[in-house]
Amino acid sequence: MNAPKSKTTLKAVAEQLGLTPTTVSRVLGGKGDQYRISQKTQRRVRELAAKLNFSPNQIARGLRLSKTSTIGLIVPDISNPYFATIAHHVTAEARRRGYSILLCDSQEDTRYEIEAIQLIRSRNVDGLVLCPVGVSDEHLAELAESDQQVVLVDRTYPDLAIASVTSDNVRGAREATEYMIRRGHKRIACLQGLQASALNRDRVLGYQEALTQHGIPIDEELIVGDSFAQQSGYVATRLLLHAQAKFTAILAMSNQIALGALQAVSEESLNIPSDVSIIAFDDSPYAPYLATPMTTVKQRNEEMGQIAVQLLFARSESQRPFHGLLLPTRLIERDSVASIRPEDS
Amino acid sequence: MNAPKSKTTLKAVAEQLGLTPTTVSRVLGGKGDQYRISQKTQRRVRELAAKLNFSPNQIARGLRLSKTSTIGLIVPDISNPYFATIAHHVTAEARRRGYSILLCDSQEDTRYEIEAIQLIRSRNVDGLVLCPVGVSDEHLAELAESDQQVVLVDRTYPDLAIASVTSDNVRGAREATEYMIRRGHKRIACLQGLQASALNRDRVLGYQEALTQHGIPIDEELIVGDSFAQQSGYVATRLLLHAQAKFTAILAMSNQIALGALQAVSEESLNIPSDVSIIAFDDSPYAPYLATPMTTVKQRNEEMGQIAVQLLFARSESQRPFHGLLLPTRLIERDSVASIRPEDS
DNA sequence: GCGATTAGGACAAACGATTGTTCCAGGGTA
DNA sequence: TACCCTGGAACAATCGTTTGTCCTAATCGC
Repeated sequence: MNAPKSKTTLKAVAEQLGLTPTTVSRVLGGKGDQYRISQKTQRRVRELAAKLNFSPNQIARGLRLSKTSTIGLIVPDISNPYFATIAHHVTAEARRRGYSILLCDSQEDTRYEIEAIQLIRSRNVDGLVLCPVGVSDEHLAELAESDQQVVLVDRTYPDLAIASVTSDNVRGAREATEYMIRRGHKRIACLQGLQASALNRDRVLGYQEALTQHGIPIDEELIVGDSFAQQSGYVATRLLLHAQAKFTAILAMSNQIALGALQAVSEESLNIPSDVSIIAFDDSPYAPYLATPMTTVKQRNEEMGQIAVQLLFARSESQRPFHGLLLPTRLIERDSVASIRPEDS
Repeated sequence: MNAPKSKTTLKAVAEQLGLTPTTVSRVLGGKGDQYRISQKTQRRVRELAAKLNFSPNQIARGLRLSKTSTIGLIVPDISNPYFATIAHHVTAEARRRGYSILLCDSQEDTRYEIEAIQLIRSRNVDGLVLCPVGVSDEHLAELAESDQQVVLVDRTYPDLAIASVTSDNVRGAREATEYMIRRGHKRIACLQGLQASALNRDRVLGYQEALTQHGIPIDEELIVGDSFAQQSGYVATRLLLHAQAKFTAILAMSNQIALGALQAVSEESLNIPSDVSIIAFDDSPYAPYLATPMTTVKQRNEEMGQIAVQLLFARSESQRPFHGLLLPTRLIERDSVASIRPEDS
């Protein structure tokens, strides 16, 4: 019932008390004593403000202070659990600090990403957490040169002076690949994501490093796919299954790709891991309950969101750009990788 | 390189041209002809604006127009795929109309939800899409009486004059229950969500209706749990398995609850569906690939997000409050429900 | 040649909050 | 009495846009 038809303004409160907005603002801003507003007046102001359920218009406040207490968040696809988890922790950490989140979903499209950046900047956000789509980086170079506070999450651009927090993708992929190699796999297919992205390059690099290190030749025909989406994993796996190239294992570079692979494997009535082994990037709450519980490379995406916001504040408080924070991954061992006899490979 | 250190303002553009902000504003606002600004001037303005990469300060604009082109979105948990999907479609539909999203995650806590509503309102959003936690509704009554445009998603409050879009939960639950009954199940456990919520009441009601309609007595001991979270499903299932009450099937009222049930069943080394059958609300991309592909009640949550935004605009354009839009659910039949002999029940 | 249009923009207020400065009255001091 | 100080609060500018109104030439009609 206290919800007013038209929002209470500072002026309205002041008029009802026979004061000016100045005085009311100072009292509510906690500067009453500093400006020698009498205790009696302060009490009256606070009481009426509470009664009218007054809360200052953040738009006007933002204009005056050029500070909006808002953080922009751009993700390629908020319905992807991976990004949703990051978003969850970004919002939580932001709220803890009294900040709100302006969310944009770039729909995995760089054009929308550029649009979103402009949109968000024209709203004068105090900081920006960006999970780039990862195809092009010209717009990011512009961003780096601007005065906008930015932290990149999930994908990093070594050439740009932008703070970032990502998984140690090279190592994650290498460990997963080595795990398979130790179990006797030599023909390991790599279902990669967007080829242009640094994220993908790192994971593929880790994969290749592991192979090379164990004296296994890299077969380009086993490196397939070109998107982090389910569709890509599906198509790549089906093509692979019908191609000459034989393989005993799959390393899927994202949860969605893994889902696509699962779909293809299931349609071909193959069995995991007896027919084909698999490890996927990104853990999922469903992973333990799959037909074959899936071994995964778990990223610390909860922390990523949180850390991203922390970096934003670290940067804005002291001018200490903190570059490329790398988070370790963890291999969660389940049952989707078979041990095979060396001669099988 | 056009990214300015300090944002270009309307005044700056005007000064460089020897004009006033008025003129520049009118030209860029498309009202040049209407106010008889010469074509030459209009061209000059547009050229410089483009060159300086000018875009109006949305904060100032919002203040002047008392319209922020922003929609508030409050969800209980953005990392839950169900809400993440809704959010995805809300943002997409909003973007299509030139609106941005201010996101809040209430963390399934009514206190945070109330905070979020205040926060969002103090930012003068033009509309609010709210997925309520569902415990209390006093704050929603206040909201209903205010001039704030609101659409409720996922949970509805029949007593309140607020537009909403939800699944036909009664029918969804009834159909799922009937499906099990047709397969010979009579002792069906109901893993409910938050008891206080209308959402849960509806689903439980549908469950009970189906039983009653088929002459099966309702056993209160089979209706367990009190949260939509995984933990609740887990605990409820374990307790149920160790209790006297025998049952052959489970109806889980959310994806998270189902996950908890899966966990419990797995820990008890039981088999789905031979030991226990299960149907879960909310479909998941993983559902087909589970140890036993799971039969689910699929909600049209993609459309929910989209429709929510559409309702918001329908309401704000013509004063036609559209009440309680109900979306049908669909039973996706997989393998998690066994047909049992009547005497087993 | 004189008033009336018209073209082309400028002026100034307003949105709501914040803040550096100023104003006023009363009390104490010299 | 003249002066200063201090408590208490008001004044007014400002953030960047938008918009109703007003101003000033030049042009037109007759």
